[in-house]
Amino acid sequence: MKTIPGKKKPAQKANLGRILAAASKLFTKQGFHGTSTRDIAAEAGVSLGNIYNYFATKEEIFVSLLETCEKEYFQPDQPLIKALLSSSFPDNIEALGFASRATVEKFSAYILLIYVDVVEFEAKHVAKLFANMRAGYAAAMKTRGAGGLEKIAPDVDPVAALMMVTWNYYNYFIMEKLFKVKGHYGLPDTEAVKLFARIFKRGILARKTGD
Amino acid sequence: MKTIPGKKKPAQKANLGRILAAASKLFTKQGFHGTSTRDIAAEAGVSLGNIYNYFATKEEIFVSLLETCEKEYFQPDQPLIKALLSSSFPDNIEALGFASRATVEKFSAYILLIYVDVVEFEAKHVAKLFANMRAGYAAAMKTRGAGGLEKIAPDVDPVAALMMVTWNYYNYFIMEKLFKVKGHYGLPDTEAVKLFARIFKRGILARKTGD
DNA sequence: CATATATGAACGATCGTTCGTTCATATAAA
DNA sequence: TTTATATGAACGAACGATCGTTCATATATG
Repeated sequence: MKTIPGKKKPAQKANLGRILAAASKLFTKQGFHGTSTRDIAAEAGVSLGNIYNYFATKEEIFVSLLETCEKEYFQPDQPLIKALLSSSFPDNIEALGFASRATVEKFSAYILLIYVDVVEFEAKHVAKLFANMRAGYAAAMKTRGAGGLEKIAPDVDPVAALMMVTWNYYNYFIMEKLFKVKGHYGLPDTEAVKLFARIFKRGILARKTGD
Repeated sequence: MKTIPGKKKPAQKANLGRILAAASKLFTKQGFHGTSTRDIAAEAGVSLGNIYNYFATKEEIFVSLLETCEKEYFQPDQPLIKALLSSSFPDNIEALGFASRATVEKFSAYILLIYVDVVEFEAKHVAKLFANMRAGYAAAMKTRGAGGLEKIAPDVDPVAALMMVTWNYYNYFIMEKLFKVKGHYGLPDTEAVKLFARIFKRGILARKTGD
């Protein structure tokens, strides 16, 4: 049979999509080893054997999910990437907060799969993701629109500050949305974003006393 | 035969300790469903059947580990609790950083078990832990030595600020020690603690420009 | 026809748990 | 003390269920 390499058969990957969606739903709910191939087949509405027409092993399904998510996650039109690249730090601190919220909501499955990998595979599939984290933020800061650096206090490392802000928001919304600890600061999301931005910009201390 | 109910046979719980230690080591490495009771028995140097003289089910071992850790975690002599209760915010920001590091290192198994619960049990065993988080920090702030509140800017919620600082350090060291992303800010621990404290105290913005 | 795609029974391995048994020790009876 | 009885820790074979994976076969597509 001839298959033009770039061309895909149009209508015959419906089951592949169903299998991936089912695996994502189950892996993020009960983990990898807690999910059986029969669970996946039943959830996908597909026969058990048919899964192995698309994937050689159960782990291959998991890896495929991670790769698909990672690829989409770093697309320049995704909220956090867009916020990092389009606006300039530190003017965009609140924007980073809302972009973090949007990212955690949109990529909740991805983030949970990363946790699954950390817990059940000693992070072996995602280790490379974390390896050069600072370099990634530094690159984003180089690429961004100019005009923020002079607003940053001279004794503050701008890249580290950007990471601190981003991860603070990120972890807050992971706790809110993925660990389902709703309102754990006793504030609505919007107020929390504002509070964090307020503290990041001018600090916790009152102004009259030098620290 | 008569057995006095309150009386216990004296010294025979060495194997119980071995079983718990083995289960902790394996659960934190490969997750709950990825660890078999035979794995635990082998690691503990104990027979398979003997495990069931101490625990009715595998899940009961897991729950027992969580409960033991939780109890110890909240003892007033543990580093983070001690820092929260003995010194006053915001003077103790750096101390909170180092206490967070000590806590993550000392309770690494506990934290990993919490992640296991989130990933494999939908957080059903630890959900109550997170439920009243703000109330716990508010109580700690009430109990602490007095004398810090007037140093906090009037538009900053002190309890939320305390939570923000603590969780920032906490998540930093979880990434460092448990996810094994060493030096992900490109700084040694001590410098990272100082940098975060600097930003938390006086903010990212340079002083001359109002925000 | 030839070729993907789909099915579910079947395989061997491993799972959590149970079972019958052994054995060292503790107490009761002698 | 010696003997009898009771206890429960410890063992590992065994059980039924379920696991990931394979395979023979069927159907649909071209």
